[in-house]
Amino acid sequence: MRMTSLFLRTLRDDPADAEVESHRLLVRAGYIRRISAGIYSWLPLGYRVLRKVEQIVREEMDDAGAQETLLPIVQPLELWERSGRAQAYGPLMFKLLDRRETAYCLSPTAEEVVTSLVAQEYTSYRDLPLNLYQINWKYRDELRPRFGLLRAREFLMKDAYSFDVDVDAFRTNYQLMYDAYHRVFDRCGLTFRAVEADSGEMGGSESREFMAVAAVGEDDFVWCPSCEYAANVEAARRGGGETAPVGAHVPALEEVNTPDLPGIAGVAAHLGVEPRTLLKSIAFDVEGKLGLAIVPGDRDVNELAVAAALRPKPVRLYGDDDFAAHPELPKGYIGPNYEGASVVVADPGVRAGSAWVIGANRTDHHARNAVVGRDFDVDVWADIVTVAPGDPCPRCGNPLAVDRGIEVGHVFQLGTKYSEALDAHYTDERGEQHPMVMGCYGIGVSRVVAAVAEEYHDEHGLSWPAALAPYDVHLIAVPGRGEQAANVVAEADRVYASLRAQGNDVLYDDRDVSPGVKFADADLVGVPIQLVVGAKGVGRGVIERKVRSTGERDELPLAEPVDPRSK
RNA sequence: CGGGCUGUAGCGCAGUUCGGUUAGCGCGCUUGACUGGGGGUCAAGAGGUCGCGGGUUCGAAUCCCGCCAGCCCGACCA
Repeated sequence: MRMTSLFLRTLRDDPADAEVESHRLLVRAGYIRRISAGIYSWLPLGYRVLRKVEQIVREEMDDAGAQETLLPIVQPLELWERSGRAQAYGPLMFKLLDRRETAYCLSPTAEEVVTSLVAQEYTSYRDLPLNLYQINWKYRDELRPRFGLLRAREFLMKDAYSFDVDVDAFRTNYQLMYDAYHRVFDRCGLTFRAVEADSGEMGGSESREFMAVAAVGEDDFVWCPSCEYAANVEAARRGGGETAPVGAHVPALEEVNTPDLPGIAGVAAHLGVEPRTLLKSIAFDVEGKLGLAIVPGDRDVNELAVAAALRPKPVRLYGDDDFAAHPELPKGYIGPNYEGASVVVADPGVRAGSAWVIGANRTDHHARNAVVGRDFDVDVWADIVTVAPGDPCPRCGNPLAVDRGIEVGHVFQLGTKYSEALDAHYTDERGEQHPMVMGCYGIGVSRVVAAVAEEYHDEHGLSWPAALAPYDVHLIAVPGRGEQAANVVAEADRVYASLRAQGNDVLYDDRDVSPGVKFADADLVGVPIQLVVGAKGVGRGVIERKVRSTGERDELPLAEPVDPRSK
């Protein structure tokens, strides 16, 4: 492609609304443009990269036995009501009405559509297993779209859905996908970890998130430097055994005035003690009644762990509405001995301490010297703190590390939730009906583009891995002004044709601009190999080569054929 | 949805406090000359519903009201 005709305008200034590198550089280098909050146009360069990712995903899905389909983006809301998800997904959905006022939504995902499709076609155990996928635009009206492509409202996603006769058969499909995902992200050049994710009501351990390691990620995950353990913080648990109560004699509970100090840090500072000597009491709704979760003041409560501890009772953290509905609750000053609590769940860390500072159950007051079993009781002991760096690994006991990641993929078991709701049943050998066991597998294709840009850039611009680069080679003509100029252009044209004849995708900077502009743009755009046909080199019969990622420069003979990748 | 900030040329911004003639600057764009190996120099240009609507006023980018959009923080750690 000749840059004189490429639809590209690079920007010298950073866009004002970009706060992460991938967003900043993809806009500056002319890959994407914002059209609305979380909605982007893909310019020619960007679209080429997107299609590279798409193709890698497609190849690996096909290899793993999945079949590509294309499902509708506009979906009847009625289908979502049948699955019961219209409510659950509710505000996240873009909704629309047709001329007859029938409600539709723009697909945020496609379980309903694909399940009802399969239900219509397949009815026998002989038909299974089956794995269908599509690469298609998804729409989620995010609370807060941000970080460019990383949290967009319109995004390209590969979603696959497997159908099996039972859980054992499902595991085979699942494993194929799991392995394929590793290959996809390896080929994209991402540094990633497959981490255990919360599998919620579904149970089982067949749920993994693929996290591209990145400081700008929105998810924390823990991993063990000593073994293979890795998990989203929501799903992570600490290792370590029971902690014995500390038997020291503690003076009686004593109330203290802590005016206008509803926070742990403020109370600790006011009393001149460490936050870890306080107890946090977090209010939950447990089947319509108040439940309390108790952890040391320097730790956070893991809501999902609380839910797991009290399962099957439904558990929901109190929000502003709940507190508004219960004005009698001394928010910020609740202690573990609060009378209205129907159940108290505490972390073992609470047993390891004594003489806690707790909320005194009335506004502006705390109490010191609280002791488990004397001043308050615990109904359920469970690991409910959010895992923090240095906590023992649940597998090997060594200290865990915590990193941030961008969730680029997710594989998990759906069970029979959708097959039952949408009548995807099959008949077995004995003529009995069973719901199909499903799995679903997502890859954020457009998000991968951003994640790779996050990992592959420097102060001069993007620097794509070869597999994703919009072009293989960036050819730059630097003809100068002398008598040789026409000859240099002719040589550059010839090299351009030759490179293309060898099957290279070539971006050819044939513009009449100063060399500095060309070099700066080449670094910004980030094609892996830059070749310069210039007045200097042509005179000596050479082409200059620069490797974008390392900055290494060398020279190649101008004689045909030019091999841009030669050692 | 709550709090804060911001909307002025394609992009990045000044001007708004304290209303006043023709609304500026840099980049980018056009034309010309020079330059020609890391965003070069000079000159001349084009490009604006000052987010939208209403109001106050002799006069509004500037003040007031309403709306819209964007960004940041928060929306579970009490």
